[in-house]
Amino acid sequence: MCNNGVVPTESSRVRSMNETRDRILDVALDVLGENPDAGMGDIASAAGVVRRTVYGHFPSRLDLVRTLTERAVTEVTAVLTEVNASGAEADAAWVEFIARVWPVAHRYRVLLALRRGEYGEAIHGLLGPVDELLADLVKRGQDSDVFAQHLPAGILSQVAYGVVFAIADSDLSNGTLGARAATITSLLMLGVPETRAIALVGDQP
Amino acid sequence: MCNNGVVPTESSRVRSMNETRDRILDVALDVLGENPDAGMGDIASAAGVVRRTVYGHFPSRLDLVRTLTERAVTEVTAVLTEVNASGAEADAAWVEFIARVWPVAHRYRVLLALRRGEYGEAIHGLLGPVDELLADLVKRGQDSDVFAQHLPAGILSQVAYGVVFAIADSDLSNGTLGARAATITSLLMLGVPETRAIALVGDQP
DNA sequence: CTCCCGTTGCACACTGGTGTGCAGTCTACT
DNA sequence: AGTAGACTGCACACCAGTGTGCAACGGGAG
Repeated sequence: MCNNGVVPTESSRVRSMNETRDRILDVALDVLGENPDAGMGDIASAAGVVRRTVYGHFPSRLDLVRTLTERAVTEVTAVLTEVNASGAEADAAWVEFIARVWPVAHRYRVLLALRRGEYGEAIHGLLGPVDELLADLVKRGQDSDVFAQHLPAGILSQVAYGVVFAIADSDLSNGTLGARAATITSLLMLGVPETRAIALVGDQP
Repeated sequence: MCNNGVVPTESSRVRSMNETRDRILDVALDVLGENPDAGMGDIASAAGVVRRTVYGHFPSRLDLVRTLTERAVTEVTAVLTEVNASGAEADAAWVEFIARVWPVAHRYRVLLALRRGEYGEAIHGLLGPVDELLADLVKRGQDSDVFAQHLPAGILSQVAYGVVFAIADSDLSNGTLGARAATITSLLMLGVPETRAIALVGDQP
């Protein structure tokens, strides 16, 4: 055998299949991002494929959404653990986290809308680990007195990341303005003084 | 004639009709608040009435939502103009605004979810006046240097009131905790220092 | 060349919500 | 007593989306 662990056989076959599968997922993010109520037909058309084919890859609409959510969780978790382990001060870590998670949040902003109504429970369940890591970071900031303690870490982290998603979902999500706005705003609401907040984002524009 | 300007005739008739109409509207807020995708049937049942009757008062689902939105706009505008005219400092005015608008925001939180998808345009149109008044208040605060200027007033006001609605929509919307959280958080993100913010909400708990 | 298999295009049944029509009932006003 | 009108209960047509079945087609793998 000429392979080294991964399946090389059917190379072109399964590769083109995975291509369409990935294309469906990618385009589903765009389409659902514009209209969370878009149907499988809309997604299929946008992916240059027939509705029947989409059902070939994802037996039901829920499967598609679930896969999308799992993707998002994976990406966000990767960034979050890395930032959490960097040993930087909590506020600086937060700035880096937002900067790196911003494109991801923008791409997956649709999950915010999908979070209520029909798929809410499924998405909420998948998002558990992310919530924990987020709360850890905020807790660390509160313990070292760089974040305010007017709210418990669990809630404060939820509100803060809610704001980031809200801005990512709003009109100003394009360009760097959105990222700056989200970073400064979330820092302020975490209790970081304005001067310090602006200094921090100045470092990473 | 025995009336003084308003129609007294058909008193009991139209009154009981308005009662059911108002009851439908009230219960629609509750039902849609729990599930924005609830159908006319669900609303009708919850209102103790038949689906056909709802269509008697509101020819289409859009009419119902529009009426709900108009109600919300009226109530919020009333509070906002009153607070805006009180002549208080902008941050204090903001605190009073949130305190008084909180029950309203909580009741009408469903409009946040309904704002996208199908009715988004209609709702957005109705909300125009509110946005302006809100921006005025924030602008006043920025001009008198009690609010931060890291974002233009139009955007900052949108983000701030978005956060208030987000908290009103979240799990901690019940009790006074939600109101406190929303007030402090929005003050912080408006650039009010933490000590000042806590002092302000201490005045009006 | 032949087979496999992803894809296509069409078919269908099913669900759930919307909006309408109409005859009937009950009740407050005349 | 009679009537207007709000409400009911049932009917219907309509639409949009979901999920499935199946006979082709077409290109890469054996």
